[in-house]
Amino acid sequence: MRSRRLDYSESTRSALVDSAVELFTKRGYAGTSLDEVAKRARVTKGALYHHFSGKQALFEAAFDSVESLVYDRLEKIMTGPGTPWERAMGALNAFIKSCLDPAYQRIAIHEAPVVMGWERWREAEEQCSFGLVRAGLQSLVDAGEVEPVPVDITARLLFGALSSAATEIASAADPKKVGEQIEDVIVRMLLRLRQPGEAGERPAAS
Amino acid sequence: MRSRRLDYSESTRSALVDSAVELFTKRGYAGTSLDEVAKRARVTKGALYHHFSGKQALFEAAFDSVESLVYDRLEKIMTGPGTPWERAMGALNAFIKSCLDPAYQRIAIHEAPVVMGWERWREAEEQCSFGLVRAGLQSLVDAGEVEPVPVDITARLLFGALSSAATEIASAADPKKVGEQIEDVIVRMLLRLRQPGEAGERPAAS
DNA sequence: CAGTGAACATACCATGGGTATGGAGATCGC
DNA sequence: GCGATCTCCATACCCATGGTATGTTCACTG
Repeated sequence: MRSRRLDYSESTRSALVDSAVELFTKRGYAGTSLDEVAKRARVTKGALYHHFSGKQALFEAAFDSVESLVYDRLEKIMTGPGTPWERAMGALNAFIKSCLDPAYQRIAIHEAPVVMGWERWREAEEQCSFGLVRAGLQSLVDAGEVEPVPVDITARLLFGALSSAATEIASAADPKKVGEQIEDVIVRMLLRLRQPGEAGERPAAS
Repeated sequence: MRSRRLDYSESTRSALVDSAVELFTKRGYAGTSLDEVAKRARVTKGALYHHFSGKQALFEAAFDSVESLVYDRLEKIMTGPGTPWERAMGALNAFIKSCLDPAYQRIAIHEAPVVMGWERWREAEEQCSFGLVRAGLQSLVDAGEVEPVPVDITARLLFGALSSAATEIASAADPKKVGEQIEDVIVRMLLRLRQPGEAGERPAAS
């Protein structure tokens, strides 16, 4: 029998996380005070420090919260029906859509590397959305859908491009349209990789 | 006749900026105290607040400082000799090398969007390194070197990819090698754009 | 039903960004 | 050349905020 007290505790914690997500999204990490987070969750700082070791830990909880939403969505598509190519395109589309969420954008993409430190952010991302981008690309290579590019590097470039594009989309006058344009450019890039066409020897570049 | 006093003032200011660049690079924006910046420049906070309106303004000065270094380097290459393609490749190479500078990376790429706000950062970048990336791509399109891609979008994606790659490079065990790999992938991407090959109709992607 | 510990609240401290004021010395008008 | 003025900077202080230390309530246990 689950204790009633535990329910309350859990509820308080999630209220704090929700409050944190909201405020971090609106005012950023530095611009958000813990008193404010607690107040919005209708508790005091004491409760906050009971559940989290500090502001950083609270931020990481908020990070996990928004990241898991995106992850679940992408993971469902990536393990769903269809060819690797279809799944990859579906996931790409879903990811771009996810980037329209201000919370994901500000917390997971922009502030997380600064607040959590790049090293830690990278670790976390490795098992989240970046991990899926990487896995998707890998599966395309494995299936022979695209050229055998160096997956690690290309995935990093792709993720960086998408992350950057995310903000572009969200701050555009017509997010939907820009989102489609970006998706289009990415797809065309991938399509080129898909059709080798024997590009020949590349000249020395440096 | 330039006043001696002005010389001193200018010197103090640049000492503060240098100190700020150093500390922001090492400990980040939030982890750097103004007293420390002032101390390292052998003045007090009073001097700092005389030259800058606040911590943000100091950061922007530091941003300008590191950004202008990269800009000058790239600008020289972009307006130098060679074909558009050669210039673009040279600039690409130089940009990746610039990204190895920890100061440029942490201040201009990572923290600036958070500290200055994305909107302002974008504005500043428009006239700095991003502007050059964009111009370079534009010139390639104009010269018919690459396919007529939507320059705005593609430049944004490219810049995002490069920025992201920057950190990857700098934190790699062998930065030089990873840098070359990244450059290679990018060049191959561009080369594909260079050789149209009539990719045919793309299937519906969404 | 006393005792224990989780789940908070309250009061307090310390750091650091920002401000108000003061002063020294260069520069300018006369 | 001399007081007035202004730039340039130092000192002292304010206060918001992250963090801590302690108190208090209350559900659960033996």
